Amino acid sequence: MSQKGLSGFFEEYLKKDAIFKDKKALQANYTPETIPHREKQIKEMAQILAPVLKTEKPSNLFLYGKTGTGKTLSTKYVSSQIEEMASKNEIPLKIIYVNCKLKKVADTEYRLMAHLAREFGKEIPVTGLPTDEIYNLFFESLDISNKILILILDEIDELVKKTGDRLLYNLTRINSELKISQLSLVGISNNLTFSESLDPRVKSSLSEEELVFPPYNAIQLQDILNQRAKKAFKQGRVAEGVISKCAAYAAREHGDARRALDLLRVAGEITERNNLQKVELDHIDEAEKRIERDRVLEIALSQPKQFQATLYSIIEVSSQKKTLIFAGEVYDTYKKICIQAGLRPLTQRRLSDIISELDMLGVINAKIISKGRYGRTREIKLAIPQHTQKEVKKIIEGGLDLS
DNA sequence: CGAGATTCATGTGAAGTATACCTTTAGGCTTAA
DNA sequence: AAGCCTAAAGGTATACTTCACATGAATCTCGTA
Repeated sequence: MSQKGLSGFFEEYLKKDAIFKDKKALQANYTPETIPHREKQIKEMAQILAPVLKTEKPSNLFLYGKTGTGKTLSTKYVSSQIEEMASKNEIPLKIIYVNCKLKKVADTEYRLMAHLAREFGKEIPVTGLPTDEIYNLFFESLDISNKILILILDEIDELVKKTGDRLLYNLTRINSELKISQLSLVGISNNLTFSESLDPRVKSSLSEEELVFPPYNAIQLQDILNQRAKKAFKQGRVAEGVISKCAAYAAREHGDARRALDLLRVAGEITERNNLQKVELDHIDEAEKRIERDRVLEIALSQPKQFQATLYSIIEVSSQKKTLIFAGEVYDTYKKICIQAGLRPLTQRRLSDIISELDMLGVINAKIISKGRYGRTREIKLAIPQHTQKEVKKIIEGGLDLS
């Protein structure tokens, strides 16, 4: 597009009457005033946490539910309300929300504690200090702050799976060491059987209270979508049946509301980009593809080099062999790729772990199988649609500087 | 023919190593009295 | 003598390697019917 044409394009863009009224209403971090079908959980959560308003320590709380069942949203809603009330009445309260899954932020014991201490304004180096020291720094500043702290740990199951439950044990115990301040834990887990794997002591003190978030059904999803769509779109810009189709798609995947909202938002964006007046049914299918594509590309792009090389090898091998592929083959190809890219190849042991992590990320499906006489291995299958594979490959080629 | 032993290719846990970063400490140099 | 800077020493977290052992069904072996 020429320079002149561009200014014309922008003018055109501004003149065009948008189909969105307030697109934020469909974004993941948006908190509506009311959260349909979670009234019960929200009320209970409020009851459990309310004692802070009398400067008493609330019970520790544990939330279960699959992704997109409103755990995070409800928690944020309740905590913002409490915060507001607390500041109005000058109650010394602090709420910290941490997502334990974020790489390089809170995915190890050290990093989580460092993150918390930083919340209290401490300068903590990335590495080098003993973890105990970080605990002390955190306790100290918490105690000095003279506040009740509600610590919300999202996706806590991921963290415990990786680093064990010592962290939780320490956190549940620190109240006895604090003189002035108090700490309540709110754990959020996607895994329903998570607490089974905990040390009994941790389990009993962490789950003083428990709340379960069941999946939404299609009708509830429709309610949610309708509520948000009314805010987000201008009148009459969504074709008949679009909402229910989004709901149906998401209900198919264990009632994931986030997914439903994403679908609707992306469908809207597609409509807008194509200069169309109405969001039609077809746009949802297109949106579904695009969401999946974006997710995969995002993951591929954000991984460390070794992970990229591994993923690349998997794509490479599986495009040559139409059948299922095995870890050994991937390793052989991976070694070649490394040489091409000027990377020092990692050991098979490490690659095995990397493959597991890629599995966790959902870009591949790996299953351990025994081929009897012919040994034992992982059977790997790509979870990326064909056309996206090529894009992923290209991205990695760029990043890895392969020819 | 079938039960049990064998086998293969790799999964997996534990312990060790390299690297990058941290604090503490001791020595050397500078400065000011 | 006091103060400041620097480098070495001693410590840690993390990512990775090394070593050794675990796995589990297809295949083999061998006793038995």
